[in-house]
Amino acid sequence: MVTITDISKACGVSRATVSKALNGAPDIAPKTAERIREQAKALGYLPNATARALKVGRSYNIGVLFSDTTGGGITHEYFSQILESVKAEAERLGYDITFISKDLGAMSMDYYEHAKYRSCDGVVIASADFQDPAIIRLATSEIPTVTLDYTFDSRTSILSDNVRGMEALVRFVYENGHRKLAFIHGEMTSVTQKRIASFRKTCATLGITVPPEYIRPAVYHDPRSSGLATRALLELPNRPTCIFYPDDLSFLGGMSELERHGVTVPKDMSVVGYDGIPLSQVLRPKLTTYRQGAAEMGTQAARLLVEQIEHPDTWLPQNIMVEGELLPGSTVRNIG
Amino acid sequence: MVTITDISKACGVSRATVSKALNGAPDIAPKTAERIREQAKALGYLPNATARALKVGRSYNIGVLFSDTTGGGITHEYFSQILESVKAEAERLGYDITFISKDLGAMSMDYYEHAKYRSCDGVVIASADFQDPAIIRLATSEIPTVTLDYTFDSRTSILSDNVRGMEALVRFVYENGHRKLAFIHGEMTSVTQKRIASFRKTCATLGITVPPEYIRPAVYHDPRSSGLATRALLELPNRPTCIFYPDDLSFLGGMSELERHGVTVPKDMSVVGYDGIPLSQVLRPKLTTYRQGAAEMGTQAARLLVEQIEHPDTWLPQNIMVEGELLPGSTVRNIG
DNA sequence: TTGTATGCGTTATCAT
DNA sequence: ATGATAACGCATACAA
Repeated sequence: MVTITDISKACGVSRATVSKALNGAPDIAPKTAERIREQAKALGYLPNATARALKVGRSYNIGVLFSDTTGGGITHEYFSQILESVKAEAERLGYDITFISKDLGAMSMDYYEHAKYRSCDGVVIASADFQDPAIIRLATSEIPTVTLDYTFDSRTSILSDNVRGMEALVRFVYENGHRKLAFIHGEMTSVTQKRIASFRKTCATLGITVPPEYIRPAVYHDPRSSGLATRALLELPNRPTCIFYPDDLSFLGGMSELERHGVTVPKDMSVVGYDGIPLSQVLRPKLTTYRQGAAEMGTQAARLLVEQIEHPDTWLPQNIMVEGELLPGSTVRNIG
Repeated sequence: MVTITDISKACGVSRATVSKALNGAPDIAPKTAERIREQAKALGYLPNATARALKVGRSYNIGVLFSDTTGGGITHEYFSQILESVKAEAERLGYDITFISKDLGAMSMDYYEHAKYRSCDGVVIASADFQDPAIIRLATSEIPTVTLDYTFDSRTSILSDNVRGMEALVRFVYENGHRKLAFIHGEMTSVTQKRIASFRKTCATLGITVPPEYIRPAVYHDPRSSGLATRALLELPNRPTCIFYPDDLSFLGGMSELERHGVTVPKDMSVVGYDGIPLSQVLRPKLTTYRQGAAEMGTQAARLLVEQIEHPDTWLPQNIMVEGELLPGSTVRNIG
């Protein structure tokens, strides 16, 4: 490994001079700086991020937290889109990304400890159980954080507009003549609560009554559980005309169940998903759904986190709402 | 931040003693060690991975490389499964994961330089263009690496069994009476070459003639291009009875095109995919495909990399083949 | 404009 | 069994 010491020897200057020259300090003679840079390149010098981090107290490394307890693992396309955009933006800004987890090898650490252990300058909490004390500890610590789809008090967050997303879907379905709307929802997270509330409120506004048996629990990203919920809905004496699924993938579970009962989409039953992942638009029939701006959420999360890291003194927590868009698809039949 | 110095003061011992006690050195009095550990916990001490790395020359950090040029990005479910299992196994073994990329912020680094810059103990090259000089530089450097689905000379690799996978699919289709098999393949990577060769060879073995126009190029993970290829096949005077798609997702593009032509799967046309991602099994009709052992591949990659890192002297490069399994699905009709 | 000295937190060597 | 000291590679305050 070639270090600044090697360069200093090769150039006949001190290590301090080399360090300054390489970092573009203003008090180095241009000729000297040039000579040093040339030597550095010639010798194949690479800065050592570890040593630098130890010295300056900044690692230029940000943690990303995906606890896959609630179907929020990396394999969920919504989250992998977020991960990809967080990564891209962080790298653009000169930061690397490290996963934060519990229990690294033999040591038992919680998330906060892991982030400290790796000297992360900040952490993006992308998917987590926000009731978990370990998450709360991290999110309320002195480490800069940005949470996605959840806001801790006086903390920065990036929020998908679940309320408007659900409202847009309900209105779209309503405009297509539907009055009997059923909603299969995921686990009871705050996101789920917002969606249910918005579903209920929009229905009420539009004068639609939602019988309790039209609201059914399932599990995000789990086609099987949505299939079961679908079956329950089909067995109702008074069937809905449209089913809302927790997410795009779960819709596939419902689809199978509908087929099994001889129910065709959208002829006999209309359906909508949620997320608007690319998959939803290559399915046939093309799914009616609401696209969450996953890529933009990731980009913003990285951007705001870095801003917070680099300007901690003037930082004001922000809660940014990222809008999505309705993807009309063709799984909602006009029964007006 | 509480350091070993703080502990040493609190305990009235030297920093060296604290370090030894915390690392379970044998030459510390049990009572002293106990006292030190208690103080460490009481003070909320956390080891500093950065300082440790600088001192011992090991970062306990491994790089993961996904260059998404060939549709191998993280959002591809096959790769996200690999990423997830690499991550899980690495963490189990006490290693963190950092993404390796080109061009971090203002600095322009290639992959090798990035890995050195972060002092990665090793790198898993999960998805890349293996002709890229930057990839070759990394993979042939002194840094321990494990590549997936490609073998560099005298290097460790984890390989999905593309030859047998393709053979299994062809035989399955053959046994269902098909003799006119078309193959839409992805970009010309070494994986693709293996699949094409195996497709051709198995067909030859079975006495099937494959006209040149039955082999069509497309792009991995891109339903649109597979749709176009499908259309070309449908316009042939002598249509195939079964179409092989580059991957499971691409099949969806073909499906749309088939529908548009009034061709029903599997009644009028049989199809098979490749990958066997979870999605393929929740689609209706359930896709006939070959499941690559993505999770096992990731686990093995992490395991072998760590072994190589920790026992560099006794290390022998290995090329491990991970078997998959045929998922029969229901998109191949028996026309025997 | 350049160099000297110091320390970031840790571990390893060698005394004691 | 414990401690003093040096070193990992780098950046910075301050001296020259």
